[in-house]
Amino acid sequence: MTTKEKDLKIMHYTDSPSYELELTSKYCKALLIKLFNQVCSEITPEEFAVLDTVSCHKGFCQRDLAKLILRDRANTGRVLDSLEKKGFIKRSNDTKNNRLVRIVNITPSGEVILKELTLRFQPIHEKMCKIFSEEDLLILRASLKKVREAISQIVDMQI
Amino acid sequence: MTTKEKDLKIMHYTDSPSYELELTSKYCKALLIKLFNQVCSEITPEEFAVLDTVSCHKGFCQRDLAKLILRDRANTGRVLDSLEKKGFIKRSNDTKNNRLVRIVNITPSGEVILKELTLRFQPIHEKMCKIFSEEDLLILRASLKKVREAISQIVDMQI
DNA sequence: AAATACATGTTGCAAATGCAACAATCTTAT
DNA sequence: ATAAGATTGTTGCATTTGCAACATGTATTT
Repeated sequence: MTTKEKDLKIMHYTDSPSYELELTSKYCKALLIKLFNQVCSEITPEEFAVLDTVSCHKGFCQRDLAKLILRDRANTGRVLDSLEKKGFIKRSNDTKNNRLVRIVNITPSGEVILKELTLRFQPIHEKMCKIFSEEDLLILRASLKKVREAISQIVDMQI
Repeated sequence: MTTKEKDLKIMHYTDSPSYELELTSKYCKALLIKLFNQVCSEITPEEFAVLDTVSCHKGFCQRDLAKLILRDRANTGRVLDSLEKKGFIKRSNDTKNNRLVRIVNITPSGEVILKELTLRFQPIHEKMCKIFSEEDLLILRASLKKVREAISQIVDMQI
């Protein structure tokens, strides 16, 4: 009975969890951009996310970083170019599996700006988590992870 | 004790729910694009989402649609240009609050392609929902809505 | 009534992003 | 051993997107 009702229901894409996710993500991005504009920082929000990723994954090559941030190699390289030019990361040639790679590491001045920005955003960040109960937050994160894993099995992110 | 530990924890942006949301949204987008490539459709994924929005909100003007899809007026107008050129929507001049506006409606051929694509995506869509328990799905949607509402109070989406 | 402010939509320009093609290097196959 | 294929990174080009400026028409203020 209930299943029949569910099957009969015409499903609009814009009512789907996927699309809700996309909309919600846009809100998050808008918030991040606003925060950055207020702080008037030396790096863009995208560079900030990449810098944070680099600091969490020392010694990764560009392609592995690209997989983490879900951008293609070209784009990843360009963001790293900018970060290197600003002195927040350094790249060095190395070999991985007998392949030439450029490994990326954060510099001291990169650590400084990352920590400064992270501390600035900490309050909003905590505020954001506090709108959920501890339990709901766990469920939210687990659900997002489930979505990513489910999609991974359908489409392989060609990076 | 536990609260102290939480407060002391350095919070990486890339560990935040916001960033997880962004990543997950990218997966969803990749899936949508893959589905569209397989079907080799006449419209793009973005146009599909806009067409669905138009079909759910009859007689809206462009700016109100822009608010729904979270794009600026310029971009919204361009997507509608394309959809109109393809015959899937029609625009007509009208007045709202004594203001000249262009109201947008879906055409019969727009209904046809929307229904066809929706039916094609129905299976994946259901599969997607089935990875959650009914309860977790409700919590997920409620949480996403909470995020949007919380951000709305901090940053006003200038559209 | 004239001027200022506001709302809606369009155009131009710049930045971001992805895709395809390429270079260089290594591995595998015939 | 030579050819084909795979991996990593870069460059060029096209598309998408947003922001600022503009055009048009309305509301408000002085």
